[in-house]
Amino acid sequence: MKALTEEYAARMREYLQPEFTIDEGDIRFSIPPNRRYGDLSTTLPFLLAKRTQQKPIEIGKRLVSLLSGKFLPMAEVSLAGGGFLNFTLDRRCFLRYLIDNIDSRPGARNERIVVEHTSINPNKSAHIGHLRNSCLGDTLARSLEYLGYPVEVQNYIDDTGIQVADVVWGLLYMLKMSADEIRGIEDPAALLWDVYSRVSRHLAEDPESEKARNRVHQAIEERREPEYGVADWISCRVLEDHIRVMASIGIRYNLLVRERDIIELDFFSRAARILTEKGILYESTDPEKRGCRVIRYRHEDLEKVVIRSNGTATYIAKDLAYTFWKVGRFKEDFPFREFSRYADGQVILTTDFRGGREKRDFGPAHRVFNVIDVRQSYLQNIIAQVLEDLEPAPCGERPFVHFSYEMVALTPRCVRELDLPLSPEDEKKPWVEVSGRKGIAVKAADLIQQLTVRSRVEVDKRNPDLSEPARNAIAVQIAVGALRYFMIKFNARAVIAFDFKDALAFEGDTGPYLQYTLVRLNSILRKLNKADQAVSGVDIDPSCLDSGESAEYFELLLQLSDGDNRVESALENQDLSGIANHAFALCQAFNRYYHGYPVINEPESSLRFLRVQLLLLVRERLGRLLAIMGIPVPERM
RNA sequence: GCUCCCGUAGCUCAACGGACAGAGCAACUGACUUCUAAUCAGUAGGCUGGGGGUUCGAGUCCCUCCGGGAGCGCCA
Repeated sequence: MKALTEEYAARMREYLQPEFTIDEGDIRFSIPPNRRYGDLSTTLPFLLAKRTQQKPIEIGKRLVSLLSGKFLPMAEVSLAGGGFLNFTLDRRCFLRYLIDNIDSRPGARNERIVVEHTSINPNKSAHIGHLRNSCLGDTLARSLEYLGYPVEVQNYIDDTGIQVADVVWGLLYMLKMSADEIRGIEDPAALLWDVYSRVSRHLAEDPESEKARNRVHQAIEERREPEYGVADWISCRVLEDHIRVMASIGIRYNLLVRERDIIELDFFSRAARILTEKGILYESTDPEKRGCRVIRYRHEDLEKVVIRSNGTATYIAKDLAYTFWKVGRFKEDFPFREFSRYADGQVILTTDFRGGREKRDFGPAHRVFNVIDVRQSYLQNIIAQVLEDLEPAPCGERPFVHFSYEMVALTPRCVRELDLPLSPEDEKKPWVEVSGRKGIAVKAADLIQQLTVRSRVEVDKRNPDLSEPARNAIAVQIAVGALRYFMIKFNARAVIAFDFKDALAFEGDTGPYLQYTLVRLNSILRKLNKADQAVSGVDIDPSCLDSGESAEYFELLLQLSDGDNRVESALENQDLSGIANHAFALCQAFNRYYHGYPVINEPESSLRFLRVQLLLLVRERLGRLLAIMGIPVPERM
């Protein structure tokens, strides 16, 4: 459909150009709310009316007379609603067009894209807040891949930060464990979940232990034992846990970038040199920032300290260095090595300063997407500004995108259900922010487990004949579908106030609803004769449909043909919920149709044939949407 | 104080500045001897937080007020 509307826009410009000035982006098509207005609509008459100071209806009439008959036999133009220019598609031509192009996908592009997501501090288990990040990031990466871009997914590992130091201090000095004992811990991520919140409370109350923690932090940075070895062991084990949990819901990484390596290779000094040369990084004249090197953030007219008066770098420094490396501003590259492999053999690379021979098979990025929650906007905006200053982008195309989303919070009821402490001031709030530090969160693995158990109950009810492993496999797929759909169905700018009631639902606007739709559809196609599916050489004539069915049939065709547009605009708007909403609407329309019109049991072969064509089209387009969202499709459910 | 985001049905959310504001949940009424009822059909539910403006057209843009959230450190 996108190819079709682009062609129509180009031809309209050609036909109208002698009389009107029309720019490239002026003609945009949408599907009108009601079929009596036509099938594709543009508001061009309104636009031209504004420019020429004429009445929309008059301009519209002129356009119709210029375009009338020019798009036959596929479409005819008309005017409605005071100035909408509408195209009515010929049912037969449109169906043929869709069937002939059923396999066509967006073409390959050259622009390399790096998507950074997940980036969890490797000092405790992942929680629901992290799941939102990873589900959005993974769906973003899949969308970009679908649209033809080469994509590399990076996961940033802050293995030398204060958060890792917190738990290292906790294990070595609060719990007084030896390095060997620590290496014997069976499930470090889960154990550290509690250790981390205990340490946080302890440090808040006792300034002396905070100093001790700072000494641990320094020891890690200077690679002294036992702190460094313990920190390294912990961050690797916890990272492995995160990777395992994410893999269980279909989320993968190509490259792990470790902060340790950025520090070891001194990438920040290189970045600082470039920034100083360009005058972006400079010494502040503000008496309060005497001796500090700063970057001016113009939007709020602030100076952000990047290098402290004592010469050390602040938090934003490593982000700048990392970003510079992503877009290829350094001659030097990281050494890489294999970190691990997924079950099917796909390699996860990691940076490693100690050297390694691996060369990574991906060049510097043309565009960078950082999937980071909205609370980091301030720093991310500064980085975006710096990159723009270094290399002004051609209009509109930003090389650096902060793919921002709101946090996940818990409803007070949910906090009580989890038996977590709730302070009096939190009690009054509409929601409570999740916090690994405070231990107020739902662990990702626990949520996945709960979803699996619940879906298993439903699977068992419906499929008593299947083996236990088969039922379990289906339950897992449904749990993944429910979770991933839940995480992207909301507008990225909205806070998700998490509640088990909504998250554990399998009916209505949920992932399992989409899965169920496709499962049933596949089941029909499996049971059909091969002859019913053949297309080539057969005349397709939808005129045998009665008017009620015809209306629903073409409603579905229009809807399913709009998928690629929806994926593209989801990226433009930086809001992936549009993909979920579109898939849901398509399923609703299909289920309604399915209920009213039999396929296998339809005795009239021409009718049966047309309905099968619709199933094939829906399967193809809906299948793509589910793949983009990472929602698996079970054989049965 | 400054910057950004949000306010739509009882609840959770949709609606590139476009045609009559739509779904899901909850409630109520129906449809399984049927291609899978994790489904479908129907009923009920709205001054899109208030007030101004811009426009052929505003839930959407601008101003203002009210209510909620986040960010603004020589922390990370």
